[in-house]
Amino acid sequence: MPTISKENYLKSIYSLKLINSEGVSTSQVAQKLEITNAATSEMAKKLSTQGYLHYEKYKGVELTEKGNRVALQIIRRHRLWEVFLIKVLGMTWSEVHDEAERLEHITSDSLINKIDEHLDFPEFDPHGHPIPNQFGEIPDMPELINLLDAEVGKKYIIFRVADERNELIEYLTKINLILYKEISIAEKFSFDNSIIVNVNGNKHSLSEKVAEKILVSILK
Amino acid sequence: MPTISKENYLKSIYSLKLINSEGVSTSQVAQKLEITNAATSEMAKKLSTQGYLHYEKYKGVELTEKGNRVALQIIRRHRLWEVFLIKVLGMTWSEVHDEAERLEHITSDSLINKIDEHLDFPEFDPHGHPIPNQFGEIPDMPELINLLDAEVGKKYIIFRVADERNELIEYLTKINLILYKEISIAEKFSFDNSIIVNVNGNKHSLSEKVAEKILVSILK
DNA sequence: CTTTAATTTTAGGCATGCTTAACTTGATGA
DNA sequence: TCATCAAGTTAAGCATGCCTAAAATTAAAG
Repeated sequence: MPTISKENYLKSIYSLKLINSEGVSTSQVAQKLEITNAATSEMAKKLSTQGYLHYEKYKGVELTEKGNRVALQIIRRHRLWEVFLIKVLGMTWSEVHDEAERLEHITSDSLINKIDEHLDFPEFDPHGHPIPNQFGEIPDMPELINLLDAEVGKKYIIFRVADERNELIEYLTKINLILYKEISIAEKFSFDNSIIVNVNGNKHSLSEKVAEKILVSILK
Repeated sequence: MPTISKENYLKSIYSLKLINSEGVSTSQVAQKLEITNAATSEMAKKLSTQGYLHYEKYKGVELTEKGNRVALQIIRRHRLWEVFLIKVLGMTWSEVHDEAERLEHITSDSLINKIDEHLDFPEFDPHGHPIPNQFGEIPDMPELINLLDAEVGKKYIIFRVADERNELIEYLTKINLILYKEISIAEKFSFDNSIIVNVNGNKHSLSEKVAEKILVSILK
């Protein structure tokens, strides 16, 4: 079992890899974890010895199959806790991230599987990120389009709000623009690229800045 | 904020004090935490400096008001998590203790209060131990008697099973002898001190050994 | 009282995971 | 090609929290 610290390294490397697609440097990891490069180099050595990483001096790091498995497990726990805290305990968007960040490291398989079951095995977290199942398999993402590119009259499902700030998310929640919600486009205005959406029969205007953060899947 | 390790010291001292009623020695703490006396002496010094304990060399430790507050907070978190894991997530008696032991140290006030609310502010945990409220106030324990001393014909409520082993608790759960359950005594046999209890209209025989572990409050 | 036994504390070490400061490597452009 | 500079690594040090072994203190028994 890796320590909490090690789990955080593996998780960071995993998510940096997704963005970079090429290799991940030790300094990127350091920046993400807000620690020094020195600490990261040292840890890279240890994690490599323990079989979690491929690491060559000055060449960056890459997760091994074993490291990848651990990273996915942590991500699974994090995302399930987020869903749980929001849906079951009614916590707010602003509270859950930090809480999940701690819970993810001390949650047994048994507990996380109970939570998974209690939530009826959700495939995506409140941010729209996929939740690995207990075998580390990641569900397919549906094809997403930006709400700005949605067409008038068609129906969509809100899948992701690409914004970490809570103010926006909480506003959207208030007007019922929540995850998995079915919506349709009532009008689009070319003068400012704002749009009017139908939610539960109510109409809401969204500015270009807001609309571009909302990703939706097409409802077939 | 004390570290996890420090929280465990404070919690141990608190519970040892309840049993001992006199002072708590460093070696008792060491035994409880399964560490050496040396480590405990060292930590006693630190906790004393930080205002959590009164500590004089060779004279044992005692919680200050500040230390007491922290201990009660940890105990609150532990017990609420236990109730939650059992009632909401359907975990078994054997699983929850260790899980709660870890969760208690990383749970924010905000989260634990949500859990408290979700459970409708329970006063006692599944073992029948009182749960401090968010101000550290401990609910009054009802007057408890041993099931062996219960009288035929009267009604009682199961309040506590004074046994940490899970086998017994799980057996009792199976025959519906669970916490807060109303029961009555149908018969008592003097030849082996076994008793027959009524639970939901069903009768169950309990040996002396089992009955003496069950504490009940008198139903008025 | 005083010697012995048990308890408790101190001293010195070690692993983890971080820091700062100094050094090494490799990529860049003149 | 090579000087330069940023990126990355090593070295030394520190806090936490544990350990073992030795020393100090208290308690118990003769």
